[in-house]
Amino acid sequence: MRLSREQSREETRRKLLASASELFAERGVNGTSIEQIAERAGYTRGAFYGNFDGKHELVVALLTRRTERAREELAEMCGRATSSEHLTSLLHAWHRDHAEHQESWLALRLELLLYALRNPEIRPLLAQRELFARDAITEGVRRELVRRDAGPPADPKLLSMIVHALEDGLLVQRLLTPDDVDDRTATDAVTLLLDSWAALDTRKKD
Amino acid sequence: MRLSREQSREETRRKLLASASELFAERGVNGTSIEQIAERAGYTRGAFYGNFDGKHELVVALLTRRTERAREELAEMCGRATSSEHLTSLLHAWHRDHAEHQESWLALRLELLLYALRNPEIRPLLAQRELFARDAITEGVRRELVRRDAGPPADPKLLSMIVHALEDGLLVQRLLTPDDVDDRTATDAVTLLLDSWAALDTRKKD
DNA sequence: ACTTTCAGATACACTCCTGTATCTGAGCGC
DNA sequence: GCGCTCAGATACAGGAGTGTATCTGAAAGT
Repeated sequence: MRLSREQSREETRRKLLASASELFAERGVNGTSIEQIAERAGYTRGAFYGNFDGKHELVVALLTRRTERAREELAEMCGRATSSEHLTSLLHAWHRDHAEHQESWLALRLELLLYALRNPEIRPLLAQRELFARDAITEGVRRELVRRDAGPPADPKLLSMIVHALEDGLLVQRLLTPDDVDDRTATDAVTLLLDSWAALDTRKKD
Repeated sequence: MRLSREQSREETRRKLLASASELFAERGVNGTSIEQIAERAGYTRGAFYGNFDGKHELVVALLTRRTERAREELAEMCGRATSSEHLTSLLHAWHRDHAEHQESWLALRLELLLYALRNPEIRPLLAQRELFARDAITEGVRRELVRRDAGPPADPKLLSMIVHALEDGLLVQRLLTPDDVDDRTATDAVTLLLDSWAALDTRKKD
């Protein structure tokens, strides 16, 4: 099967981006040369510079694609879920997918975070991804609280941000002390938060 | 005041380490050359190689020093605190100190995390620091729960790990969406967790 | 089928980094 | 004070990465 010219162009960009995310996870953004990226994708440096202005534009493209992908996946999950349990199980499956490649996934996340830390202009791009994740959590939490007859949370954005931060922080702790964190720890901790939040809401209503 | 030879040697290592941690935070471990480290410390590359075998040994030394420092500071705080409030306020002050240089502190932490991610043999060194931090939290939480007449927590290690993970995760969320996280968010979230934990313990006892 | 076009390859000139090998001069013992 | 020692400086050889300028060959258009 032959590819048309513009199909081929898209294909090249796609391969280069895939190769770059692998290498960024393995060796870091700064530790990866353009040559290595091109080589793993099956091209030469010339092809790279024909498709990207340089490493910076590549990172921005990578970030954009990741954000867009997360948006689609999460929105699709929220739409597909028929019940609270279904949605939470979907969200957990999503997390578990990441957990499979755990270390390299965490590595890429940290690399991109550091990149955003040093290039403030692209922070909104990364922040957007967090917001999508939090939104999905908001939806899951909302349904869960309703199921418990606890009513909708008082401040859903804040709660989902906290839940998200907790899950994220646990990934790091798991890397450093794997014995202290297992798959259940995250769900247990989140349940704990929800219990407390529900109680708080009840109290407020009184 | 003249320095003796071995004083001078220690001094040089100290300056190089300080210079390195600044530069690692600014540009990353991979993005910093030995020359830049030596230069900022006021030396040349020759001096660096006289004191360290290479970048790897430098990072290990840096990690060791940081861990040791955290241990001392935290232990000293636990010993000095006279009450639950005192200890929690001390712990918060400690965190606030970091928050002042926030971004560069977070950058260095993430850099070292990534370094440990790619060099598994040094993970225990970084993990040790986390354990010290968690221990301090354990102590604070224990006193707080006692003060509330809630009795000691059922699983203090787990709770402090969760609290620590939450605080850590909030730092990242704060970087990306500063408007959603302020100084109080962390304390509020932790209070929430403690409430819930205390309730859980009470329930277990019934 | 001849030409145009453009994706990707090749080649080059340049900068930066590394690690070692050698030099220098200030502290210290005698 | 004289010479030894060692911290730190200087010099060098080599490797790797960057970005651009130029080349090539296969689609696409007529």
